[in-house]
Formats: sequence, structure tokens, C-alpha cells
Amino acid sequence: MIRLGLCCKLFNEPIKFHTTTARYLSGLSSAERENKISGLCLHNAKSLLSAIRFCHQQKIGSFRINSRILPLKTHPDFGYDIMQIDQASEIVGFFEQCAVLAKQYNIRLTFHPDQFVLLSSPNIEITRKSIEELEYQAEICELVGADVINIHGGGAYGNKKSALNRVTAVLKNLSDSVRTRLTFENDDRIYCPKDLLPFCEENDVPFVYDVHHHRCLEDGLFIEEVTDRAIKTWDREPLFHISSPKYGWDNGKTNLHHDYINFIDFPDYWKALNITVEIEAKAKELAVVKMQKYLKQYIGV
DNA sequence: AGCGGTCAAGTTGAT
DNA sequence: ATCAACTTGACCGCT
Repeated sequence: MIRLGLCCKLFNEPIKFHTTTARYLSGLSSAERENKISGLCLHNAKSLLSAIRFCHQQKIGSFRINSRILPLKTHPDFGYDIMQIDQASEIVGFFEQCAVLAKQYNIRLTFHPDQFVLLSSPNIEITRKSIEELEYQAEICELVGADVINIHGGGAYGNKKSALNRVTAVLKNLSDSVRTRLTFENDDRIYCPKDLLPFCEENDVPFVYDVHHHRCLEDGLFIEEVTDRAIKTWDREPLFHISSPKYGWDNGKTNLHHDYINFIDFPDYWKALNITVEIEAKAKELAVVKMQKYLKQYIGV
């Protein structure tokens, strides 16, 4: 059984997540600021509940939560504690409803921190801020029952091996809440499966296999081989990613994502597995539904 | 309602 | 030197 995942937002459905900027907040009074943030967080918590209901209706088995669900939560000037917000109890209440519904409907929830969150940097300040961001996302994971916080290897800094050694050292300092959810994904420019699989195997961290990135950054390993080894790094349902190139495979920029998934890009080898596959496509739920229909010929998705 | 300028953050490679 | 790309363009303020 394959569980397909929707990423962050919806294309056609009137379910929106709102955000703001530090620049805008800087022009507000302290009271206005708190009011603005509180309203956004409450709206986003409600939207997440709506998104979970929508996924259930559409038989979509997984939803990735946008990192900005609590806007500017870890910003150095405008960051805040969720419990200090005006409508904290309401917001937390909605998150707890999300947890109940997601469990009842068997919808897996995940996070994917953005490119600024990396544990390989030689700059300890960057590492510190990254950990802070991971802790924030883990806090919401606890509330809503999400089980994955997935990041990339980050930069190479001239030596991928020593960069990954820095990550290994950082792993020991993470809270259980982060450590039990943290996963690493191969990217399309620096860290291929051949780099990350040994790291994940040695450090007991699940490996998120993005087959599109693997096709953009080949390393000599076959899809079947990487798939098997990736699955072994998981103590729960493995998580994979798929997307298709916007302009095809022979037209320059293969890393740009298409509106939909080209069916031939979905590995045959995956079709008999019990895995979650997050659909990274611009048309969002439309792409997930389309893929569902395609896979139904093979298996009961 | 529509549009242009703007937005916290790191790193890399293309131009 | 600048910029786009990355998991996601959205938001504000002006016309």
C-alpha cells in the first residue's frame, strides 16, 4: 500500500496558510504586533485542521506542514513563545484537534524545514539557529502528532566527509523530540544517496529518498539498491519523494518541478512497497489525485 | 481588483 | 558580482 502525500498547500481548495514579514511587523506597535501574530497563528491552526479533513475526504494519506505555520516563530527580533500568544489556548486547541483527527483518519504529518536549517555548517551560530528552528518544529510535531522533520545535508564546505562528521557531533546534542523525528534527504546538487546512506546507516537516522534529486545528481547507485537501503534505515513507514522535471529530462534545468508527476517517473520498484511518497508538484492536490488514479491500476491506493 | 516591490535566515553554481 | 534555486510565492501598499 502506497500512501501519497500532499505538500504544504492546496491548489484549488480554499484552504490557505497566511504569513507576514519582519519588516511589516517592525512598523507596528507591540500590541498590534501581538494581535497580528496571534491572528495568523490561529488562522493557520484552523487551516491545518481543514487540510487534514480535506486529505481524509480525498483519501490522501499524508500532509506536509509548512514551516511558517507559526510565522517568524524563531526570528531573532520578533520570535515568540506559542504559550505567550493572546489566543494560545485556542491555537493549541486546534493543534490538538489536528492530532486527534490525523490519528483517527490515519493521516501522516511531516515537516520539511527550509534551506537555512542545516547541521553541517562550520559556523556554530548557524548550527545554533538551526537547532532552535528544529526545536520549534518539534514542538508543533508533539502537538499535532507529526513524526518526521526532514532536512538536507546542507553545504559541502569543500569536504563532505568532514561536514557530515560535524552533523554526527550535533546529533548527540539534540533533544529526543527532534532526534526521534529528524531525517536526511538527498538533494540535487551536493549530497547524493551514496553520501547520505552510509551516514544514515551509521548514525541510525532515517533516509528520505528523493528519486528526482537522485536522477538530477547521479552517483552510480540504482534506484532499487537505494530504495532497499533507505527502507532499512526506517523503524516506521519509510518516506520517499517524487517529482517530475518541468521541462523534461533533456531540456536543461531538470531540477524545476512540473505541475504534475509524469507517470513514467514513478519507479516501478516502488509500486509494491508499503511507503509514504510525498508528491512534490505545483498542482498540489490535483497532482496527488491524478497519481492516485494511476497507481490504482496496480494497487489499492 | 490588480500589480509591483519586497521579504530572516545558507550555500552553491550558472551567468 | 549577481542571481536563482531550494520543500512553499504571499503580502503590503499603491493605483
